[in-house]
Amino acid sequence: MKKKNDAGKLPIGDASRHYTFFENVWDVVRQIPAGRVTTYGAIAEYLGARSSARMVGWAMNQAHYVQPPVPAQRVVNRNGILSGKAHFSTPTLMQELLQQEGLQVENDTIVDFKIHLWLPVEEL
DNA sequence: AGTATGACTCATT
DNA sequence: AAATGAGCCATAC
Repeated sequence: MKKKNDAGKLPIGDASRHYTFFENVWDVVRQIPAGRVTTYGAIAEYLGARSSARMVGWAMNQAHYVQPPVPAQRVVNRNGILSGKAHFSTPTLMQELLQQEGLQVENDTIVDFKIHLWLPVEEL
């Protein structure tokens, strides 16, 4: 009974239906250690499609609705910029979360980003 | 059902 | 070095 189009605006609370790709993304993100960060491209690459970085972004968009929670603040773009901060409840939340984990953030960019970079393709 | 868009990235200009 | 085009593919309208 999952009509393909039911839900219309399905609050994704039901996300557990068959979002294989998305679930893989969330699974990887949840394994990022606190105080470390990774990129959309790195996740996409680990999942076998580097060029699908945009899909990782979409997955993160839905990450707010899934369980267990996904530490979305640990995913930034390849420059270490907090490109997704606008999607948090407040414009500064993403930065604050990262700072709580011991990272330095200046001008929406992670300081020494490369040093804290965590690559699933290498670590996982 | 077709078009537009996006929390991206890379190559080319 | 900055701007542009292209690939990617699921959602939204």
